Amino acid sequence: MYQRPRTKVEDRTSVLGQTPPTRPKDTGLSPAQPPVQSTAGDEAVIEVQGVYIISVAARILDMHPQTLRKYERLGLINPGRTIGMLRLYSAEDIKKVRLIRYLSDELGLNLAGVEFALAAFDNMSAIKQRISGRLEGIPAAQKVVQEEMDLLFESLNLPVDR
Amino acid sequence: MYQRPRTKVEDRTSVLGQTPPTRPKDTGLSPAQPPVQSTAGDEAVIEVQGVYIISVAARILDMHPQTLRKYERLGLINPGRTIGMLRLYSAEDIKKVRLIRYLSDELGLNLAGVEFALAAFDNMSAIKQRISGRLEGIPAAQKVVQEEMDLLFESLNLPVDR
DNA sequence: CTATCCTTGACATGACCCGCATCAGACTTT
DNA sequence: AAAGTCTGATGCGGGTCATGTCAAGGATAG
Repeated sequence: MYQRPRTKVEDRTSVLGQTPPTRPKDTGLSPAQPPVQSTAGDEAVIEVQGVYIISVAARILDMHPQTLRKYERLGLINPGRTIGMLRLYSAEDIKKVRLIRYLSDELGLNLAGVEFALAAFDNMSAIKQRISGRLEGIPAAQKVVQEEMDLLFESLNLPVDR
Repeated sequence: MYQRPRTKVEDRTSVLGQTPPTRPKDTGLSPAQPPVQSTAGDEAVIEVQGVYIISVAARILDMHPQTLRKYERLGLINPGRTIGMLRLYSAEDIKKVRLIRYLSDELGLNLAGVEFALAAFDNMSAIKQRISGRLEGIPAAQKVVQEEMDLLFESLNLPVDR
């Protein structure tokens, strides 16, 4: 419905897209386990297992490092740090960024909207947990809530996971 | 956090703000019951009871008619119509516009975000109802869900109602 | 040690978003 | 008939966002 800028699409897709198999100098701080490319594609969904420094995370996500830093500044993500304050992106972090990008690019939300949506998801997850806990003794009711809440999450048009 | 334009604040507040008690020619299609001004203030929260044509609704809300039409075009609101296709805004519609304005102005969401949030509210309300229905025979569980869902709505920082 | 990459903070740019405004011609309401 | 609304289009000002750049300093790899 709403489509955002995506300035210089050429650049963005070329960063990780067309370049030949020989990964362009992957110098910086090699991750514990290297990423494993799965199915081919534009940004080629990459199975992330390790922990990555910002430049590597940016390449995996095909996004600009500045963008990741901005997301962090706004409190949207919270990557870990080395002793030297270098950002370390886990698989969870990468997934969350993909969610953010989905909300932003596909649904057209601005970052305030993303913040709101993320908070809503968290609250919904938390409430689901709380209800489940309080319904400990009533498995039938627990099941109902489980089913309906899952339905609710689905209704929000979320991609794969969280 | 995020603050939006608010261009020409002068104009906006003056439309309904400072003008003396003598309402400036309220010509158009007087509502069944005239609105009742309650507490004074910038846009003076008005108790809306009738059904209003767009110019009156816009004055009540202190917003431009074009803005209301745009909201409708985007599917955010759905005012009724006269036989002659004139828009008719009910109290519900007015309330919904206030919600939209809150999400937009106070929380900084763009219209795509507002659309998402509104859909989320609807889905949450629906799921709450569905759960309640399926838990008909288990009042204890019903109570738990009721409480927690209400908590969820509160956690979204919504203003008064809906 | 040195080259390379990272850190923070600031500022600029291009494209888009959004509320508001305006114009036109046709229709509705009073 | 006058005033107001309808639809659709177009334009403006100021905000948003991803990106890019600069600076000075620290961390890291080889």
